[in-house]
Amino acid sequence: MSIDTARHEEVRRKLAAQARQADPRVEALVNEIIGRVADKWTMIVIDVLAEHGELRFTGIARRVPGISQRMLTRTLRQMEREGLVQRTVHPVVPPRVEYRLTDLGLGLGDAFCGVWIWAERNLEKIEQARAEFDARERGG
Amino acid sequence: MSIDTARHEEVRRKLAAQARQADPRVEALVNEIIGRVADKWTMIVIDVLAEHGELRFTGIARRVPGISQRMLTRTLRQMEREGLVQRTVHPVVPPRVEYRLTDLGLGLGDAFCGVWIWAERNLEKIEQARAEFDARERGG
DNA sequence: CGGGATCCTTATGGATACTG
DNA sequence: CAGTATCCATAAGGATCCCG
Repeated sequence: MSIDTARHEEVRRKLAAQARQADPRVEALVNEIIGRVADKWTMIVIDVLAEHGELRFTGIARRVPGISQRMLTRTLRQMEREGLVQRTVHPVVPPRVEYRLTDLGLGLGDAFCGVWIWAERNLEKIEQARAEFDARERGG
Repeated sequence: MSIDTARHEEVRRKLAAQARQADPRVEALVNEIIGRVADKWTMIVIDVLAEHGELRFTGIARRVPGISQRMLTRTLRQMEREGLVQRTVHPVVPPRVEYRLTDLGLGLGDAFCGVWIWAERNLEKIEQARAEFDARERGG
């Protein structure tokens, strides 16, 4: 193990210990949050809202290709429930509903930046690992 | 908006732009990775392996309460396929199989530390937001 | 326009039994 | 010990229709 790797791991241990510190509620919340964020749409919605600041329902739908309006509604409701987005209804006809990230939602986006950067940096390693694994499986 | 919030957002935008930069493959990979990590067990397994360095199948199972052996097998196989863990089979009886995180897996754990810290810091805000939302819903 | 309600298909995951 | 194989319950998610 290189010195770099050793230091890397030391830092990681500290961070992990700090984050987990004997609080099962945090563990549960992290799992919920990750579960939510990983529900395939939430992260994308956070991303879109972070980029554009404030959008209407249809505006979000247009920028999240493939999402059904049912899923968009549900996603936004859950995000609203957890305080990640603020939903503003303008009482006009036709209805006008604006969504924007709260500071909490923005913060969650920030927190996931590390994951994005990691993914970008390790994209090829993962694809290579997959290819090697699949080759091994087919071979033996 | 406070100066702090403004700077915060500026940083965030830069990071997001850097992470996403016109590469749809990264976007797809992030979704896959988040999806994987969010599959309820992967993150916990990463955590356990990061803490203990190297463990056998049963050792992991013991430290991940509630996981079925089916799910543990599947989780470890997928992690292996993506190069997150290394699986070492010692040809003895009874079989002895050791699992440990690769540098890639360790890095992914690091990347998610930000999310853990965020969750820890915002635990109460989220619970409060949920309570308020639910109260609003029930009320009208 | 911004949803709610319903139906239906698929994916996920637990329990259990068996094996080299 | 470290899995594999099978079965089954539930949940996620898409398609569609309807409404204020």
